[in-house]
Amino acid sequence: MNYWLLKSEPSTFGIENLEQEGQSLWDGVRNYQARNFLKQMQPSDLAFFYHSNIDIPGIVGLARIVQSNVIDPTQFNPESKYFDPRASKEAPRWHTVVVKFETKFPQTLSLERLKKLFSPEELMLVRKGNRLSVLPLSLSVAQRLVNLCSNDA
DNA sequence: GCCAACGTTGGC
DNA sequence: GCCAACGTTGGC
Repeated sequence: MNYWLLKSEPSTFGIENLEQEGQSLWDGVRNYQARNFLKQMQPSDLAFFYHSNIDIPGIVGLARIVQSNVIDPTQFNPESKYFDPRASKEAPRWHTVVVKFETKFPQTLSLERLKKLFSPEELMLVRKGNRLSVLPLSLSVAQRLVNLCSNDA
């Protein structure tokens, strides 16, 4: 099993949305590095859900990958803001995953704390200038995160 | 709202 | 293949 971190702006799609919907297609990723990580995901992988562009950015919950290598349909939809005119059904450019709600933590594990607890080497998220919305976590980092989040309860 | 950091585009 | 211009991300 592998561990990941998925960023989302709660004004667009937050952990509450995932909780309500139960599961969701993780659509709209339009960055090749992020897409390549999405492609590596396997069902049963665990993803930490991160809220960005909010008062207190940080990890707010957990999601489970339930389906991987799913073609992102928004690339074909001219009405979508994720429309990609260079994509075709024969040659799709964007693949993603379906995730299901797992847990919402009682409080946010803030970016501020994450910066104190993890080095930039072990956690890409706290690297300066990091903008990647999908990133891998090592087993040891994932375990420490799980402990931190449950101790916070 | 600002702006640093980064990614993408496209002319050459 | 280079790189300037532009667009986007996301913390602050």
